[in-house]
Amino acid sequence: MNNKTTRDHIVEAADQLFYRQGYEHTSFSDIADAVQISRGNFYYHFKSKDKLLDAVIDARLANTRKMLDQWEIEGENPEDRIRGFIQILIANRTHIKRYGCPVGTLNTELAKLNHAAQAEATMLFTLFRTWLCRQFTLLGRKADADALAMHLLARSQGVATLANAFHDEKFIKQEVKQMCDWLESCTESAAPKPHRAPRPQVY
Amino acid sequence: MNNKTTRDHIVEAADQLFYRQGYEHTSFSDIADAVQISRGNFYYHFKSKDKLLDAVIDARLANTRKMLDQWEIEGENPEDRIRGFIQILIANRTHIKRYGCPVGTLNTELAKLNHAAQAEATMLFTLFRTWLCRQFTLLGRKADADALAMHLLARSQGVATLANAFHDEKFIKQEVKQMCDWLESCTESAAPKPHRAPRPQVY
DNA sequence: GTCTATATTTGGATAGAC
DNA sequence: GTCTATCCAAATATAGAC
Repeated sequence: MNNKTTRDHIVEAADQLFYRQGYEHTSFSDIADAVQISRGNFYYHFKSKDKLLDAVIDARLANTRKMLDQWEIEGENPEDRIRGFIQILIANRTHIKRYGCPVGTLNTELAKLNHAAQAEATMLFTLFRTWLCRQFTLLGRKADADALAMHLLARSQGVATLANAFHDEKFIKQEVKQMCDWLESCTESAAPKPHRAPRPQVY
Repeated sequence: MNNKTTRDHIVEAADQLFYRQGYEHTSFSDIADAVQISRGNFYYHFKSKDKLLDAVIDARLANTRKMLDQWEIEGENPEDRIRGFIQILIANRTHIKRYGCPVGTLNTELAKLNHAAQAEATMLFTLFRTWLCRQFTLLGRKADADALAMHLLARSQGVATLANAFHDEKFIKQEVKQMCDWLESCTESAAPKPHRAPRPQVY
């Protein structure tokens, strides 16, 4: 089960490097060094750098789907699940501070390159969008579920961008707190939860 | 007054191209073509591509300072001024949809490149941050003015990133509306304005 | 499947004529 | 100040041996 092929290793290394250095800034040499293979061997597995990018995005899509499915199982209720989504900003704060959000930064870069894989990369966002949309629907916000999903996605992206620019982890925690408060207010307006003491709103 | 030097033209063209294509993806040939000069001439004005980037960032800083100073004069009160800031998302929506936010995307790219000009680029954010901070202070939110400024910056960045990824202008308008509502709620908690009818909160 | 060349292109940068 | 010509390094990609 753990016998990864060379191809898998290449995709894994490329995934990491594309995240940390950006797609264009990462050369085959960089990847070859990381995987400990020769540059030449490379082309046996991938016809071009573009094809490698496709493979990396496909891998990310698969991993994301798996993760969201898992969250669906683990989360007690939609509110907990959405809170789990918000919390990844905390869990990944060190990486986010240094490299930003892997989804957002890839999309941003591919947009500038006007790259053919743009649509595929946007699918990464779409996975989160539809997943969040479903959670908000379950929360009783069927009418504006997609708008709420996009709103939350945008907040997360903004936090990642600024945390990265200012190299500020504390800002992440600050905003995550507010996003959780916001989430509660979403729930309350749809279905009041008298058992939970109301928190003071900062804003 | 309108006799721009070749150097000015280079900086201007580079500014545009760096925004639309990204810094690394823009070659001297691209810029030379845009300005209609030879690649060789280039080096009379700038020793290296890095120096050119410095010049572009300096120009952006100067333009931003000028713009913020102007907003300070034109805006009737701090709330109007902040609203003006929010509205640039609308005014620039077409460009944002296609290329994202010029400040955010530059910072994101330079972080990946681990480029020496990172700090300079972050200053672009800092200009907005301190300006917004001052406005919120004037609004009577001295204690959390900086947090409010960062919050608003983050929201703007998130909107730009998603509008770019999904090529969606409508989302910008949607979120701008909410940010304006949020701004009102900031004001009201500090100094109630009975003359303004309270709007229904979407969330 | 993996390696060692090597071809080809591009892009940043320099030299020197005008 | 601007040009042409050229150098050099890096990066994608190929060919062919093992």
